[in-house]
Amino acid sequence: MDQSVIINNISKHISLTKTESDYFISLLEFKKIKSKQFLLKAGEVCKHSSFVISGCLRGYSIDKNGFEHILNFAPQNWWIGDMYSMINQTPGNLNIEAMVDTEVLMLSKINQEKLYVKVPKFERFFRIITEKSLIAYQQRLMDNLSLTAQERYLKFCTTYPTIINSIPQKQVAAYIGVTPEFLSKLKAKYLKGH
Amino acid sequence: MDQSVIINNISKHISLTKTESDYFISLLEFKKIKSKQFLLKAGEVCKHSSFVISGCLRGYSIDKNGFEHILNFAPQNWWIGDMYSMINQTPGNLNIEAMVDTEVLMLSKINQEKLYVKVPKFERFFRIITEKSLIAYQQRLMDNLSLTAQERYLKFCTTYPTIINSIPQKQVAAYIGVTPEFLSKLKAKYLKGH
DNA sequence: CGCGACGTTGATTTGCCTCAACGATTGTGG
DNA sequence: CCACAATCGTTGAGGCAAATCAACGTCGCG
Repeated sequence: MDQSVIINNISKHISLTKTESDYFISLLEFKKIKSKQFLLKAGEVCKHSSFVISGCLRGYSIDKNGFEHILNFAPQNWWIGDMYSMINQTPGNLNIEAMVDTEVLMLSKINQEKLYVKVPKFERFFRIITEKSLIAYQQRLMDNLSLTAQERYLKFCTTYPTIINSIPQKQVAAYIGVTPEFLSKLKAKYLKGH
Repeated sequence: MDQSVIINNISKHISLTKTESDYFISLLEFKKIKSKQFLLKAGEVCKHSSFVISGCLRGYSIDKNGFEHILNFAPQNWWIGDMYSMINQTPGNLNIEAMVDTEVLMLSKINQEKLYVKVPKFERFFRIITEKSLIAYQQRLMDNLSLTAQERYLKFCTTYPTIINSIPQKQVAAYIGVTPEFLSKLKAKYLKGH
């Protein structure tokens, strides 16, 4: 297993000495998740942030009518976790599930706090990626308020060209906020209009 | 003008020495904004994070059909800014406008970076409030995907009981994502059903 | 092979929008 | 302090985007 992936990723935002990166790596836990297995289930308390080494995860919750809504995808080099549950250390309602066989490096909340104390630079790192994540959610929220389903679908295609063809269409629907049937019709109509 | 408000607020998350808080305060710029005046306009580059001392701001953007969509409200003790524009130092599409006469303390991006260098604890502070903000947007996004307009309205009432009665109803509509007319009808129907 | 998950298509319904008209409220200048 | 305009909230008629429900074909996988 190759930890250089995660170090390269972090090095884009902060610079680490060998000692620091070794220490960081010593806090991580490696885990393999088979396709359709769960990293976290609704009702559990989230105790880890996870960095995807290979494969892809999805975070979703299930509403009172039994419908899934996808909060986020985590392909290679992305962090994922249930932030709400993590911060409050209280049960969340997010499911995190592997879409294909996936490998992650997990950083426990406890180790994360240790890390902040010992290498404060990591406060900076997580601040920066949290800010970027925040921007993405703000953007997506505004898109949901102002765009039609058609527009949101097209935007999804251009924003995530790599994953659009590797996931079931019904999960795209659960992400952009329409029923699978309607997305199917959208595509049909769009193709007709060339 | 009383800076203790902002220091009290920050002290909830990190502890500061007198020297540190004095330094922090020295980086702030005080500003009064009259009702309906702008702190930031779409197309401008956002150069400050602003902390509301008194009054209330709203952040919104205007879609291609001319409709306003409210991203956030910033009552007393809240931070506001155009995170997208701030991070990228590129023009944003957010308007930040005073809903009533408002007083803010502004921290410029430049001073914020200085602050991080001189008092790294502030990385922690902003990481924490960014995380909380992220959680709120995630929650709101999922609500928009899974709740009806009626439910979103009721949730808004319970989540923001203080501001619900102090703002025009059309702005509530622009926040929860319905037209003002429809919100009016929702309320009428709900009152009938007791 | 046969089952179950997925995608498609059609008929129907519904939640929400559009447009228009009309009071109520606010605020502003004379 | 009043008159007027502007903004806001309400109500109704009609329309459209998207959901619902159901049927059916297809594909990947055990």
